[in-house]
Amino acid sequence: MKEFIDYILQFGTLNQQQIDLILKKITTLELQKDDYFSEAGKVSNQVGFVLDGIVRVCYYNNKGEEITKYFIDENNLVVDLESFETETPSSAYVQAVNDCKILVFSRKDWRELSDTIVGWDAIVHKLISKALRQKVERRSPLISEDATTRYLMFLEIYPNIVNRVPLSYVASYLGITQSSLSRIRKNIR
Amino acid sequence: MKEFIDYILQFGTLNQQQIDLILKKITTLELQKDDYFSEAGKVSNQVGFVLDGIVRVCYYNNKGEEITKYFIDENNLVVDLESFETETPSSAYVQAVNDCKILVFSRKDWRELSDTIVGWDAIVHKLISKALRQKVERRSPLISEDATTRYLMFLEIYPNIVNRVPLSYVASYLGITQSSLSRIRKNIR
DNA sequence: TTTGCTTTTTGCCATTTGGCAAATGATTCT
DNA sequence: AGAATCATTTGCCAAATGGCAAAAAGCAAA
Repeated sequence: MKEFIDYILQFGTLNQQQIDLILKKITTLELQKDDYFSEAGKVSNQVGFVLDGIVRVCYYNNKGEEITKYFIDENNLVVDLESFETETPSSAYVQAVNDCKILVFSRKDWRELSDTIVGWDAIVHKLISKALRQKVERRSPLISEDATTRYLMFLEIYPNIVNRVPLSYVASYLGITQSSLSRIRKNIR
Repeated sequence: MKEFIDYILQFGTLNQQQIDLILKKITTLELQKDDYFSEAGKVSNQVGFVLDGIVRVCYYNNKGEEITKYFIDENNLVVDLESFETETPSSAYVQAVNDCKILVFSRKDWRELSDTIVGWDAIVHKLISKALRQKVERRSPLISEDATTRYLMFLEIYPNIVNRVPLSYVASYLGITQSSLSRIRKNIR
């Protein structure tokens, strides 16, 4: 649990009593490879924090192709924000890429923290804002580059992921075919 | 100014006294075509709201190509969020695409609203969170599509923009060359 | 080790997109 | 109107990427 507290404390200060309040709310969730953390069509009712493993967010486009929107690895928040905040059904799947251990807060507990910890909302705002900005910053630059550059950028952005996820997921993240990615990797060495 | 108040009220409730407090802080900024609202290398100290005109956020990649990250048209917030929140120099230019009229809050005034209006922070959180999610949702799907589809998606996302901005800006937004975009447009009709 | 299953690589060719330069069109200024 | 400037379109060819299917490699269970 320490990882999560360290993570939170990056964004603000909490005393021990407040930390204990948070720890009391935490439950642990173990997902097997390919299990879903949340699913398209369902309202996402949890905020998670990846302790171990890699999760991806993906969806299907109108040609039925599966697209990976992004990856989330250890010590990062996993939450389908729009669905969680607006309590509307999501359009994406959040899926364990390998076996995962995830800390979880229910919506009820998350709200109670907001009501009981002064400054919690401010921390959450910073944390959410940063996470969302990061998504934009990671995704946007890809579009103006060719496939090889995109792959190299991916390696920089997610240095610990490439060897732990199937090639096809990376390809769909980069918007290229699996075959093209395979050829690109051959040419890089 | 009504536009801005309406915009804010989508995200929470305010009484007349609070609204007056906000209105008192507003100043108006007129930008000529091509003027910058904020610049790379400088700390962004303003939150804006576009009353009239179109603004774009752009940057230069390592090949010196100018890339349009996104467009902002009427009745939307314009803020270089990371720079504004963390008071660090920005890496992007925010530029008027045509003559613009923009409502502006200084950082100081923005903070004072946070200190004086109960619930202001909650409203701002919702508003920022939605704006950021929108950026992700608009950008991400483009990457897995071919250029023609990207252009069609652009038309849906920004229906009021295509005829008001140079072709080259749209092309750089879509990650294709101006010539390709020109050919694509020819083929669509 | 063998078998079966999944993932990755490769070959072949079609399609898409880029690069460059010239032509055309539009706009502004004089 | 004419000139200058800027934006857009087009032609030509090269390079990048996709589609499809088969081969190869990796992996796990028997």
